[in-house]
Amino acid sequence: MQQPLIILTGPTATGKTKLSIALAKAINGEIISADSMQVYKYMDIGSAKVRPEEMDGIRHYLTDVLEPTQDFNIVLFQQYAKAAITEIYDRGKIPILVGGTGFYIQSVLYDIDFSESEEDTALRRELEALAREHGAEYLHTMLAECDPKSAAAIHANNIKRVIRAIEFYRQTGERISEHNETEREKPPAYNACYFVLSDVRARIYENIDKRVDGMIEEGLVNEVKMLMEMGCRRESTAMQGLGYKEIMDYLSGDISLEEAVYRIKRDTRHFAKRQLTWFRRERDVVWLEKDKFAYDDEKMLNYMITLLDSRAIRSNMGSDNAECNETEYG
RNA sequence: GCCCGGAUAGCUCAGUUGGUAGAGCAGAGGACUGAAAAUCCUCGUGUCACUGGUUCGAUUCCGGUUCCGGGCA
Repeated sequence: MQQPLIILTGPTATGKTKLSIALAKAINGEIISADSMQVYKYMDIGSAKVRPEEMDGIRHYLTDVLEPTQDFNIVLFQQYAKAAITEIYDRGKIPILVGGTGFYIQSVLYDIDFSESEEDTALRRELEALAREHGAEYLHTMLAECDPKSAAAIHANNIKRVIRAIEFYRQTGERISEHNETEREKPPAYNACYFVLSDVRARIYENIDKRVDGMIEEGLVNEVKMLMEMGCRRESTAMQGLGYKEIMDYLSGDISLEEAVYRIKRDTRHFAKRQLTWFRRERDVVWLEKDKFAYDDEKMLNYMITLLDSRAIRSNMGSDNAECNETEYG
């Protein structure tokens, strides 16, 4: 029997944080953040990070673990997440992977193999320069020569992905298209339940607008100012985050605050849409449409727990004892 | 009240030397396997304000009306 893993994701600003804590309390779980921005320290407001007082005693992993000047990527995430999962099992609890970064979730759920090739910054720079000088088509033709399948699948303008495919071939002598094919066929590595929390589109967008206004009120501008003083640059991985790059542009005088806020809202809406596209494509997901539960958190939580029990996600854990102890002697 | 501009896709506007029209943004759909809050792809019919006239034919020219700017009183 595979180990249990609960996934709770969904587009931004739907209420994952709150629901995840309620779920963790109900089933003796602990939370691993699957979020590319909440890993960073000091990025609290703009990443909508869980507040300590919200956690309600539930342990959170993979938030506040990196300096904002450090780089982060999916390989690191996967390593950290796997370590956290092991630790949670050791503590007799169930890991709940919570966050909006679909790719990160996939890397854990299917245990995607990233070991064959490393990122090569020098090569990337070189290829970027080639694209700048000779155009995107030039790079794309280079890819077509070593990996025609990838070239057919990746649009020439998607330079980032073209570069990665070339990099993979140069380092391993294999084609990334073939590697991806085999990885894609893998079954889940856990006895998992993949929840996607969602809502009607108009409401998601409304909540995004409200949340962004709230971030400005809470002092997002000062947060970004502080990060800049700490040495974050526009190119830093952490500063690719929504809300950060735009406020940085405002602080360096390129755009007005009004324009920055407009862009954050707009681009966050676009992001939510992309997230939905991702989750629609994932296999075996359980959609939690808030409107279908009449916006009743209790009702939704009960549904989730029933489903988890039916899939035996709780019963094979040592954690059952801990929970019984609590109810019997607590 | 008078004069000058406008009125075209949800928004900002372009255009049609008269043959019913197209960009950007918004919006929608999709891709994604070591940057993923990143990166990239696809999707544009709307009483061309209303109403008369000229014309084979008007969104386009002419008159009037309404509304919105700006100016003069």
